Amino acid sequence: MKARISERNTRQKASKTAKGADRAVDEPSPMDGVISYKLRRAQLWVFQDFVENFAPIDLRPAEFSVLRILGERPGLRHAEVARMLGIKRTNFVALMDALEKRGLADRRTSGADRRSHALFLTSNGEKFLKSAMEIFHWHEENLVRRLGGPKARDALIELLSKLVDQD
Amino acid sequence: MKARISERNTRQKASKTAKGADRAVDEPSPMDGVISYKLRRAQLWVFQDFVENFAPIDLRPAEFSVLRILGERPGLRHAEVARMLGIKRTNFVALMDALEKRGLADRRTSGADRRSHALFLTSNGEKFLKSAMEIFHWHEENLVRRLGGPKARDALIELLSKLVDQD
DNA sequence: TATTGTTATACTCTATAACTATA
DNA sequence: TATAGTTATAGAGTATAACAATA
Repeated sequence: MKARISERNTRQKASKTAKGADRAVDEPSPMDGVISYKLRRAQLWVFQDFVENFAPIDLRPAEFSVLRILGERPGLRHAEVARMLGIKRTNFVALMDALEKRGLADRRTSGADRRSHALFLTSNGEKFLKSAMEIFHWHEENLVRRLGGPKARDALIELLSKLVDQD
Repeated sequence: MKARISERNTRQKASKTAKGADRAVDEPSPMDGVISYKLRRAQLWVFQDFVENFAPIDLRPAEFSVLRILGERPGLRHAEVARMLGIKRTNFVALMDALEKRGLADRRTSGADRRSHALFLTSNGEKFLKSAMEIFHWHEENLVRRLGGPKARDALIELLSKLVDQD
C-alpha cells in the first residue's frame, strides 16, 4: 500500500454566502433556457452545498456514495461498485484507497476468483456511515424544500432519469 | 499574447454507444433516488452528448456559451461575461485567449475605463456562431425529445432554477 | 484603497494506455 | 486470450493568492 497521491487536505471552503463563482449577480443571459447550461449550474450548486454540509466529517459526494453502496450491498466487487457509480474502475482505486486508509472500508480476497476483491465497511465505517446519513438527510431535505416539496423532487428525479436511462 | 497552455488537441471521444463510464449496466443502487447523484449523472451525460455533437467544429460547452453571449450582447467586459457564466474571472482568461487565438472573438480597449476590455465576436466568429447554433438546436431538440417534449423541458428548467436562483 | 485583467498554481474529476496476476 | 485490479498520466474544470495598471 503506497503512500497515496494527495494527503488528506484542508477542504473547507470560504463561501458561506453565494455558491458558484464570484457571487453570481445573475443578470439575464441567453443561456438561461439552455438545458445543458442550467443542468451544469444546478449540479455545481448542489455539489457545493453537499461539500459544505459534509465538511465537518470531511466527506466528498463520491466517497459518500461508495460508503452507502457498501453499507447496503456488502461484498460487491471492485468493478461492480464502479459500474454502479458510473465511474471508471481505474478511478475507483484511489477512492477505495482513501476509504481504506481512513479505516472505513476494506478489501478482502473473495474465495472463488483470486483476482477480485470483495468490498466491505469496517465496523468503524458502519458507525461513520450512520452519522453521514444524518447529514445526508438534512442536506436532502433542504434540497427538497428548495424544489418545493417531495412531489417536485420526484418530478425532477424522473426527468433526470429520462435523460440518462434511455436506450 | 503568449503561447497558451495547451495546444488545441484531439478531443474526439471513442464512445459512440454508451455515455458515462464503462457502459453503465445500471443495476439498481441505493443512490437512484438521490438528487445530487442523479443530477451529476444527468449533467455528465448531457455534456458528453454536447461534446460529441460539437466535435466536428471542436467546441466545448463553455466556449459555446461565451460565443453566444458575445453574439447577443456585444461589448460586455471581461468580468461581466465571467459573472454571467458563473465562472471565476481568473478562469475566463484562458477561455477568451483560446477564442481570440482561433480568430472568433477579440478584446478592444473600451473608452472610459482603461483597465477593462470590451469583448466582441469577429466577423469570422459570427459566421462560426451561426453554424454552431445549428448544431446546438439539433442537440437541444434531441434532449427535449428524450425528456418527453417542450413542457417537460420547461418543467426541468424551472426545477433547476429553483435550486440555483433562490436566496 | 479598490477594481480589472492577468499569471501562477493546485486540487478534483474524468479519461486512456498499459502493466500484473490470475482465469 | 480475456478479465480484475492497478499504476501512471493527461486533460478539463474550478479554486486561491498575488501582481501591475488604473481608478
